[in-house]
Amino acid sequence: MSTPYNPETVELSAQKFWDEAKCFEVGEDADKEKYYCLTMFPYPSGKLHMGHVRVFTINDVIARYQRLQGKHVLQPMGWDAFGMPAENAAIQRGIPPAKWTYSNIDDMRRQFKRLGYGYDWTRELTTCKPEYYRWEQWLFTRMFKKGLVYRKNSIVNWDPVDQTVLANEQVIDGRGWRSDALVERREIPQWFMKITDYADELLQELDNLPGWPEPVKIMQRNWIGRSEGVELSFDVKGEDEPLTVYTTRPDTLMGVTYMAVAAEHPLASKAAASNPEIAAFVADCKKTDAQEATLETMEKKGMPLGISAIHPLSGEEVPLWVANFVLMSYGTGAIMAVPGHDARDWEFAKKHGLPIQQVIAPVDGSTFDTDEAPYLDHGVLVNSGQYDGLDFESAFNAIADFFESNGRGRRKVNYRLRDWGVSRQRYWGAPIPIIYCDDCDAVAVPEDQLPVVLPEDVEVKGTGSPLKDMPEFVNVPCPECGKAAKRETDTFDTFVESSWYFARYACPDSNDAMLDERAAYWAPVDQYTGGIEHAILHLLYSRFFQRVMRDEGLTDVSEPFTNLLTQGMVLKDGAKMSKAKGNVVDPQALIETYGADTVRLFMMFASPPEQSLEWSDEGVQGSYRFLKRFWTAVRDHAAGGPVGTIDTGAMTDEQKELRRKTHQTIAKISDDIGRRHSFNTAVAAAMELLNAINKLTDQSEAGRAVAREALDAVVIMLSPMVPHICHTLWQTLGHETALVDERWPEVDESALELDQVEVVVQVNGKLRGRVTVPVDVSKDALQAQALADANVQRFIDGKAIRKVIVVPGRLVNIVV
RNA sequence: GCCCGGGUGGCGGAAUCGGUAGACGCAACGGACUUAAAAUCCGUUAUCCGAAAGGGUGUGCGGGUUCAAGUCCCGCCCCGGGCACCA
Repeated sequence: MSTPYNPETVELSAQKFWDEAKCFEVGEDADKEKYYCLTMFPYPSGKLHMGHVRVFTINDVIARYQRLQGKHVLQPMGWDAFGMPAENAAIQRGIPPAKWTYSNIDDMRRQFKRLGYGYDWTRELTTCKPEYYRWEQWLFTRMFKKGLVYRKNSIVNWDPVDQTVLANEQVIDGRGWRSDALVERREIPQWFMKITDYADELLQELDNLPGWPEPVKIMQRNWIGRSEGVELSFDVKGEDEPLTVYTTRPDTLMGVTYMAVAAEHPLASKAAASNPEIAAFVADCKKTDAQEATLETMEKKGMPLGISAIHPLSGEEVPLWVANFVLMSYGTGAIMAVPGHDARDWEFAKKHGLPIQQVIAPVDGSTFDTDEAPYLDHGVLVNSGQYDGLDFESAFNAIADFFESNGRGRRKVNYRLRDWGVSRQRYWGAPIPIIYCDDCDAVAVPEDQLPVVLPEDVEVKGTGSPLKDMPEFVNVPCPECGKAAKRETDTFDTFVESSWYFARYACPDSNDAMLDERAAYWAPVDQYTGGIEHAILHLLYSRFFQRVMRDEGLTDVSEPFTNLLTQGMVLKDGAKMSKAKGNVVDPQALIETYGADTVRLFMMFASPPEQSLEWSDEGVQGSYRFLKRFWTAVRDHAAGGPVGTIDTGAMTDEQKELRRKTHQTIAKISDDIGRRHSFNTAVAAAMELLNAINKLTDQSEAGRAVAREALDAVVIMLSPMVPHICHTLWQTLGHETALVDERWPEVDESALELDQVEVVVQVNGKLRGRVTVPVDVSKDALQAQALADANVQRFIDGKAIRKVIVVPGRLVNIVV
């Protein structure tokens, strides 16, 4: 009678063993090949949800697999602890954000430990602690001195009722989430980091990241959005300053029939000052939130400003409009409109009765009516005077040369990427280390006065930062002149903390420097795992910060993450699980019922890691049932006593077959985990092998030896997914060593050899028969045997054979 | 609106380089064991025709390339993610 599988006992005892043996605490050992395996750290929102379990399990599987390959593996964990939810909780429950956050961290850490992840907890870091954020404050002051940060006005969502800045997430259908008031755009001064200084390098180096998924690289390329165009000036009647626009299509210049500026553009403001209708329109344009999706989908509205620009080639007047779809944050905040060859300009021209002028014709000489639709492709210039007949490239160069020679324009590389606004008008974040002095302007807090510590004992009301009401925080002497000055009360975007934490895990206790020599050992991260929703912002900011740290002399490494795995979302009812949507599934109950191994196994088995996973409670049972069968199979086998040795020269067909299956499975799972990250098929292959072991009837010593080899392999290969049960079963199989210190099994190529192979026979591509032939059969013999098949004969009978395709070892296709 | 994914049985998914569509599991159904239930074990299960052998259809929709298409190309539809202040 076998001991039944009790997950809780098994799991707690394995965890105790790992803890006491300090299995996952790693130092810097120069003799060993390091492998830094990292997960995007969690925001401590309260409890673990299924998305967490998925991503952390994926990474733990890779970490444990690499350790079994003999690598020196670091897998750390920490907390992305600043953020809005803590302020919301504080408003709702009256608990200070810090207290709420630390309590969540304690709960989540307990859950992590219960799931058996192989973390080095001695390196745990928490971003809301001054010993962490002091170093990003320090780096900011270094960037300030280098001119890599600057202050400028930029647009935020303004809630006119609560008198506060709203995050995009707090804007629901254009209204403030608490006040329900219509949100407005407002300009306030904010700090920016010059990520655009690195735009070219960030773009170029994507080509040297073979370990990144192609879609992520494409998204980053598009986000950076490098374009080659021309910046050119149009004189404006009655204005001293010309109006500058940027275009990637100078070849369409003669098709300009109007121009448009953003509502925030100085020319619009000037016109509004003397015309109440324009003033009303401009004010109306600002009555919308600042999200790009809103601006791009809203109805395109505009109004003539009553002034004209002078076309720089024709000298004709073109009307100047203000339009809501022109964005102040892109380019110069003004556009030249070519409705004949631009979709948006065309739509706007149709709506407002503006002329459409065709200046590009298809290369093949066909006609195209730009009155029916805009012609967007490159082509040949028409109606463009001296430029007629030129193709895109010659026209581009001719026009660019013309503008450069008369000093009215220049070739320019433009980026869609904008500088990173890091100011947040919120309390629960790292204070921006700046002091404003009437005489000295903005002054960086000197190094010896860092960190600027965020007071933790506060009351959050939801209308502006409580820091503003704390004179002891705000009122400080100017570090330069000593006069009374005021501290910045804005805090950093929380993306600042997550842009360098991966480097800090190497030396979380370093009090003398942001990074020390230990970082040189561990950097870069070998494997980074996290949600696809971070494909652009977090990953791009981290690549930027890594370079800023490099240029500050802190590291030699330019790219922070060598290999990237972007895991799909865990969806519930078709949408991302989030607190805001209230569709979060709590894994705790499942862990209590079935144990951590079952939950881990199900997560890995349910779908491939890169795809989204629609959560369903069913199916977990199946994983549990499998672990029970696994447990019983190993214990029953072990109860049979000692096994013989494998004599490859004297095996029965049944033994050979199981042994072949064992080594095929080792090859498959190694590839599935190591190269493909296809954990679901790895689990399926292990299940198949266990089914084959259970079917083995041969109870002889030789037969049991083959079964033992198979079971040893299954136990090791499943251990990355279900480490607890495997830890115990490894002992059950009589091994004295700890499974975590074992090595991955090797494929015995000779076990894979086959005598016969089944080949499919098709007639006109349809399956009509199968023939079994020796593996080394000649093409001719294979073809002859395929043609002889009775069912195949029925389909080719009386017809002329036109062609026969023979794919050795796979199929024969007879075309009649 | 723009950028990136995805769509295969009742369900999750497999098919890795253009070569047997549906591995593995869930659910369901039938059977064994049991006084009974649970658990466990054995079997069936894309769909239609057929007693069977076998055949027709079938990977979101419409076209195309190919001896051969879930896989490649063109045009759509639907779902998910991102769009710079959610993290």
